[in-house]
Amino acid sequence: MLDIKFIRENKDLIKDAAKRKKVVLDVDRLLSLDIKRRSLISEIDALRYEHKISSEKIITLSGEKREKFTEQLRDEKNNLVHKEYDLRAVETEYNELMLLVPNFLDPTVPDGESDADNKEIRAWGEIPDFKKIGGRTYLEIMEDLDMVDLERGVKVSGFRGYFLKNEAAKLSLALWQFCLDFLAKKGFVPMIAPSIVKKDNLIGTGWFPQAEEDVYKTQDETYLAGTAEVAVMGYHKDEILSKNDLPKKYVAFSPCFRREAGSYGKDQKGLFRVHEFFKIEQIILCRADHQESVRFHEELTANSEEIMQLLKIPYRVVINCAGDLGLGQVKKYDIEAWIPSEGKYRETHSSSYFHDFQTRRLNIRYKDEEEKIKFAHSLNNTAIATPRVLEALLENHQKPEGKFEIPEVLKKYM
RNA sequence: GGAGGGAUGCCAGAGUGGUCUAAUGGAACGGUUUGCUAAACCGUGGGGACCAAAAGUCCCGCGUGGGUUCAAAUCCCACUCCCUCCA
Repeated sequence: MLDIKFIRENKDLIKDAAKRKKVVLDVDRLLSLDIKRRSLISEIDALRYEHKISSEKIITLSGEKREKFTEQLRDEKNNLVHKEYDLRAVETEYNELMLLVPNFLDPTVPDGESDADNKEIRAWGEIPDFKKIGGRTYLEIMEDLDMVDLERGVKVSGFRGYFLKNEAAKLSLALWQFCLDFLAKKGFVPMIAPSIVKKDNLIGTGWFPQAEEDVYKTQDETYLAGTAEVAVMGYHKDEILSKNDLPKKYVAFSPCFRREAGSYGKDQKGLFRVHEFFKIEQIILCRADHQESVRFHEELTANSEEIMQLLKIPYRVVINCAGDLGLGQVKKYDIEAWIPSEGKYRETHSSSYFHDFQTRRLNIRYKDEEEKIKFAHSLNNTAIATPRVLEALLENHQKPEGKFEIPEVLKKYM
């Protein structure tokens, strides 16, 4: 959500952002509703005031005079109710449109249609010769060492189901612990966050209404979140933090659920795209300052890069093009791990900042140095996502003799 | 599963249809005073409309959402959460 005052004054910026992000939105319609809405509010406020004043007079009257005056008050009230009805209709449409207004883009964001147009900004690590290191896909390695059972996974869980077994189970736990420890040492508060969340958190983080079809709904009107970002952002909903509370840094573990609607053809076999996975997510709330957002965005990205480096997985960082950005994201970097069997990089991390887009929807504010109340800024980035990362980890660390070696940093956790 | 009681501002707590413009106390923040600290005194508190802005005026906010009424913290309905007791 953006400030309506900002939208009013930066109409063209919003139109441009909508166009580049491929969002269908009638900005002019929104602005005309805004004008109607405000004029009705003014009118209603004035009518309420008059009505209140006249209502108080009634106490001094009695008998027939009182009857007559009550009649008059009833008419006044009727008029007011009609106006309020009009306002409600205007506001319903206004609110719907407001949820579709995209955040503007950082000037460094390139144009583009999809993830194919994302631009590499740096790469790390030496790309191994796939044939020389063993030439086997992660599924071949895992099946050979009895680390995965996809058939029974599908039997039990349905399409995209899986069981991780033996070393894969241990490896997952080790990765989680390593990442949680690593970020806790950097001052992030470790959390285990709920995956079952109420709708307002999904609207608040900007997942709804846009990505509603990708989220599982329960029979209790709750939802299964696709990331801990949703719950952790909801953690401070409706709060006013003090200036000393910021920045808030959290590292949260949670199971994640995604319907993967609209991706039926993609990655059908394996662990890269599954309905149920586990993720450790970094979340930051900071002061409402662009420079600060940028600084923390780089920091979050650097943290994940450090994790990849310690795991010795070759990767590259791309800056996402406008068409690949969510409604609320001002700028996003993806970290893509090198997948030897596919001979290309694939996304394992996603690092974004939102300015006050999420906090405005979630009503997360703070008092600044001048005791002014402002919406905080928010950011998030993946720390590690399993089982997805296993693909890169196993393939890059395989040995010709059919084994694989785990990175040094994980050894103490296994 | 059943029966009661409750939810008021940052906290405690009064208010059961019309001067509630939500009393009072405490905390916090800002200010005055002060050599410094404490105390004392004054002020402030969330959202919104009008306004270039400030000032100011007004509207909304007593768990949430509806309703009754000229008028609702107060009455009615539904929901959420908390507490007590019974099984």
